[in-house]
Amino acid sequence: MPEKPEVITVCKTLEKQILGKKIVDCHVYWDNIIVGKTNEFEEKIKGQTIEAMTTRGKWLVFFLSQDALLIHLRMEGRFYFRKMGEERSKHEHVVFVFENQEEMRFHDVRKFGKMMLVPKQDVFSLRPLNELGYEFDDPMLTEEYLLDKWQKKRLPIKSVLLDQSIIAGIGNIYDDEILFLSHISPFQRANTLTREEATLIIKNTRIVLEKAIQMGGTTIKSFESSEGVHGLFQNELAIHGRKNGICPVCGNRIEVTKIGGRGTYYCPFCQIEKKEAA
DNA sequence: ATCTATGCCTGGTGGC
DNA sequence: TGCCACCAGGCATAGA
Repeated sequence: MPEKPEVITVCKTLEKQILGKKIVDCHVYWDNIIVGKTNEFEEKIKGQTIEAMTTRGKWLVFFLSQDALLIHLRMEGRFYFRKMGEERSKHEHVVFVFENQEEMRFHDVRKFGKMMLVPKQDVFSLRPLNELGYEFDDPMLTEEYLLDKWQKKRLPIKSVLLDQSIIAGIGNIYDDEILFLSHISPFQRANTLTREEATLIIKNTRIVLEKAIQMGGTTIKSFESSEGVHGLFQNELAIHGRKNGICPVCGNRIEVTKIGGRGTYYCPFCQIEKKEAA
């Protein structure tokens, strides 16, 4: 499940392969992946060259000649490169054809991925990118900002860290890691967090995501940045996914539960929930 | 305004 | 072995 580090890894990998290339044809085989009209998408993208790439939250942003192409990998989206004419697998739902007859194919078993075209000049000030909160490394991400956003939120901090309109780019895995490193219970309600805890969360978000980016992301069953390109951060995960594991800090059993419908790993000894003041 | 439930999807898993 | 119900999970949307 790609989160910010994985999306950055995909972006860097793709840049080497497609920057400067012209899309001469495009075929969509699953309508729901396209936000808007499929045939308009196919027609509009034809003839445009990929001039630059970046990320915003978990979105990939491709700057084309006229438009910006936004792609969200959601759970299992990835890209494969094939020669024109090679058989299309049943999970390849969008095909971009380049001039040299090479194809970039969007592969997505679950069909949860999304893509759309947005006017290039306004891409950051229009939906969906304008609804995103700060990036993890944005200096504007401060304690004051978080305390203000959290003040009205009675949901568990685990859920609130997944809110892309506050901090963009955190997903279920790094969420657990950040809270574990911060010694904060995932159940703790966001509006009860202190300034010191906000400081810790900011610090650990930066530590975890930066290290994961350095290591090319986390390869957990469904992620590879491109065919055969795997990240290494899974070896660094302290808590997430360690079913029946022990806490690397205190040696007690790691607990697995559900918060807001998401699988959550935490150490009940290191991450103690503080009771709300009466 | 905030929060919860539902739908989108399919491969993998566990029960029988 | 085969069949089947159930589940994960980011995010938009509808409803409470």
